[in-house]
Amino acid sequence: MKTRLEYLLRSAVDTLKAEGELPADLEAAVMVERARDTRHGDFASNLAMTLAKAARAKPRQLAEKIIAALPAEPALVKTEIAGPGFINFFIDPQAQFHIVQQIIDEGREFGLSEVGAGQSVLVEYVSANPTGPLHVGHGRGAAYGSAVANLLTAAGFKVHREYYVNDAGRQMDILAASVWLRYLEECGEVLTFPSNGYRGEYVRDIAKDLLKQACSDYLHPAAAVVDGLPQDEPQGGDKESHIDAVVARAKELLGPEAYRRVFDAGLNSILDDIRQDLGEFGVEYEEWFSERSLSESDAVERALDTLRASGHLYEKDGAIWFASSQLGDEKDRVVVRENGQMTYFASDIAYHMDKLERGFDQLINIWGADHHGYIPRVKAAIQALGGDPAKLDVLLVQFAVLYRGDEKVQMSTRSGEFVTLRQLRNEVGKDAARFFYALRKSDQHMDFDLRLATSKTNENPVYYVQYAHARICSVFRQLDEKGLPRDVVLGMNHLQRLSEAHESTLLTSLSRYPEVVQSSAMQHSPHHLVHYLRELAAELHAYYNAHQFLVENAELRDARLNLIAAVRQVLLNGLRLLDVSAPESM
RNA sequence: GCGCUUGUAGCUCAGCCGGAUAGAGCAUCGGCCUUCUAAGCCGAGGGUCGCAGGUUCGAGUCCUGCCAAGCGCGCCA
Repeated sequence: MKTRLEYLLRSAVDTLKAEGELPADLEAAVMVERARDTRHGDFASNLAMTLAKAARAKPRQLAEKIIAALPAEPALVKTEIAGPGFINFFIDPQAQFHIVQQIIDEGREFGLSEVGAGQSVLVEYVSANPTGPLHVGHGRGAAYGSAVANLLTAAGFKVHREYYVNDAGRQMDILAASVWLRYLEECGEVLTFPSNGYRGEYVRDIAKDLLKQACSDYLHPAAAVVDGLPQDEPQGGDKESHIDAVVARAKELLGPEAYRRVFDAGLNSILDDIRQDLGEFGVEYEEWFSERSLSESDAVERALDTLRASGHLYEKDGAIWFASSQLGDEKDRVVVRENGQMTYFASDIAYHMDKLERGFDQLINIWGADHHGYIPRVKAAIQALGGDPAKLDVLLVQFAVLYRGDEKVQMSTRSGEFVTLRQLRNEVGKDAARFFYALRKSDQHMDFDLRLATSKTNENPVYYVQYAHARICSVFRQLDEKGLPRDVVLGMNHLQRLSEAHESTLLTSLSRYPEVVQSSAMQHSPHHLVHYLRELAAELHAYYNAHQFLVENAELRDARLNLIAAVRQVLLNGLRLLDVSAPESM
């Protein structure tokens, strides 16, 4: 109906242009929105006000002309000019009953649309370093990215979900060294664990597995390991140079092949864990893209060659720089260090070149908000590679600040003391966790009170929506238990009996659902869908309390059952987009 | 210091491309179970939309300045 009205208004504008009432070159942005107040009808447009200046007419007079020029539309029973020049539209109540039949007919398809027009979108999300289990911060990115991908799919985009695996680089070397040191400890060697190493218990578990597989292949005496290393921080040294020296020593003593096996043992174990964790959270990917595959192929060199060829690279102080400041970045960035090593950014340039080469219409990266300073240099890289930086949309996710009651919970991957996504799922369940994450706008700070989220009571908003679904299911069970018949067609033929205020409110909300899915998708805002579902659930609960569904009169009963069946369908469809279950009983 | 983001009810947060009387949940107070699940409903109180200007028919929304908070400013990833 909304798009129908927009069409009618555009026709009216065209007619007025043809009649010379409006300048022919006028560009009219036609906007129709839902009226907030029922006294303002069902829909409203501010068209007359926005055109008033260009048309050199008073808004209210222009509104009259627009209305006069509107094509005939049977469902439109009344138009009104209100306030400074709003055009209010009143829709025939009979027209809104149609939505019930449509929802029942379309079932799980209801709400899908083609606004994406088959455009291909790459959604890259989570992409946490495989140096430890996912924590609750990653959980938010996972829930958000997954919901955005689902919404885009529902809106007719072709979505490719991808996880960029940072399986190369210094942090992974530190993990490998950490695993090796724990392995040595398991073999009885006594050494001081580096303060900057990965101290989590999972590192010890990986070491134990390694021990089981290949007894003492990697054993070296502790004295040889620590001999001549620079002091660690607690001993008055620098923790960074200490850990780098430990890594170098590991590579030296183990040799490339054994080192690679230790490295891969850590990588694979953690990656498997992440895969399983995300899978249980309802998060799937089409592709796990390996950073190492970029550096092991010639992709990074190729990317740098491309930049060099277009004159975006230069040498200074022994390093190679990307002149990103010419393309909107604050300063130039190093891509090859003085010591000859590629920076992480060099890999990222190659990664984005790869994305561009794969031909996506749109690239979406979901990042932690602490990486926002990184956006200009990546956009600069895309531009320098000959791509269109506007194709890249970086969506930021603020880390949730964890509380346990009043106490702030500190998080650090290194310390080993943090709340993992798995712990959260075990405590609150997948549904509550996903719903809770989706509840808030993603780029906003979020206080995540574990005590609140772990409560199994009505404090969890997810139960409210799920309960509405379960309640409807329960009504149908009662129908069977009471031995009452149900005639869907009879109900459809008497939908006009749904004349209660609660019923027309529900009908309006049901008809809004496709708009909500579309705008949530286009704005990458799952929280709009969440708020809609809470509203719909609230209206259902109010209806439930105000009216009996299983009434004597079969026409009214079947009409009401059709209505709540439609509500149930929309709740189910909406929850599915969030990957939250819709239980039949609670 | 510079850049990005944020500031809305006691708390946590919505507020779509600038629209009509700024909303929800929690908390507080008062009601509703003999009837389809009370994980629910009905009602009440609660606001200088950080502050000050500006843009215009109209500003919580856009612009400028100030105040406050978070994050970012590596040849780390």
